[in-house]
Amino acid sequence: MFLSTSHNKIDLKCRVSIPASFRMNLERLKEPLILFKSLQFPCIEGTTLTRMQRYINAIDELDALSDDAFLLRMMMADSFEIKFDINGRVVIPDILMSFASLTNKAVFMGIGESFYIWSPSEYENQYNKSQKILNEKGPPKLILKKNE
Amino acid sequence: MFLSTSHNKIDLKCRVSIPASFRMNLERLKEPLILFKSLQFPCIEGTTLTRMQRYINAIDELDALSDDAFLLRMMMADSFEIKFDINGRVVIPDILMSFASLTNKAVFMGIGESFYIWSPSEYENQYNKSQKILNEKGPPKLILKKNE
DNA sequence: TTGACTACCATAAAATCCCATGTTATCCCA
DNA sequence: TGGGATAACATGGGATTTTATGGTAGTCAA
Repeated sequence: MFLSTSHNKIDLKCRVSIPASFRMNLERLKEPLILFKSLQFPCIEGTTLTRMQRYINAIDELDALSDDAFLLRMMMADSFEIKFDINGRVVIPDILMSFASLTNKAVFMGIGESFYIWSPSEYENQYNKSQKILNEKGPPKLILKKNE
Repeated sequence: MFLSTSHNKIDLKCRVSIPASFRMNLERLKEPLILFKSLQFPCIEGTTLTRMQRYINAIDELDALSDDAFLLRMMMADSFEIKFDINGRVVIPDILMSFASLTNKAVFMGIGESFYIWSPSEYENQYNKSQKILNEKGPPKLILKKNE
């Protein structure tokens, strides 16, 4: 599971350390890391290859001419399998750097099955937005299921 | 798995480098590369021989005398098994060059089981189209599903 | 013999690997 | 519980390898 938030530096080669806990999660699962453009936010989403594989398999199940299939294909095109260097760093592809408006700092935000990489300013925007919703509408109703 | 997008140059001999990650995918699978006319778009589709076989089998499922079967056979007739040179380049057949309106640049777009080769301007069209659909209709429903 | 195709060589640019270092977190014992 | 020792982590920089791409020589067929 990807949990917690941390701020890391992006160097001139677009390298950034993935938080150790995220790396350990991937190692434990023996999963390669995939980075891709979030479909909902101006940020990068990180997840496992297996999870990405499920999207790919789903394409064949859909009507090949449908909008959904089209969007999923475009999503694959903006996905990258990422390798770690010996110190646990990755290089963020240019396409993703500019999509998420990243320059020299990245905010890593674990959200369970995957994680987001935000630019600090966008992260702040989203954070403020969430606080505002919380103040106006109160906490969301949650129904917790037991683990099977 | 074919993922990510990259822009490569096509030289005067119609040679072009296949992105290294795509080549490695083919090598890992020990699969030859097949290039053919996309059935949906004005672009070239690249895939493995095994997957091409599945397309062909699908044609056999259709009414052999139908217009659909006829069209599919005509498209499949312009399929080529492609060899790499020592540097990972291929020669794009003339028929495919003109079908996809390729001149001196190619955009390689990985979509999981296969990949597309676009002319830069057509690629841009498709990308813009996808952004428009995304804005109007939101992300594909599938994305919102939880892993089991 | 010419033209097209193929195989191979050369090179610049880019990506990757790995060592070094300061900083933070963790451990362990007094 | 405090504080020093130790390990883990984040980050900088340089060496090395890979990649993309231009070019040339050899081969085969018309």
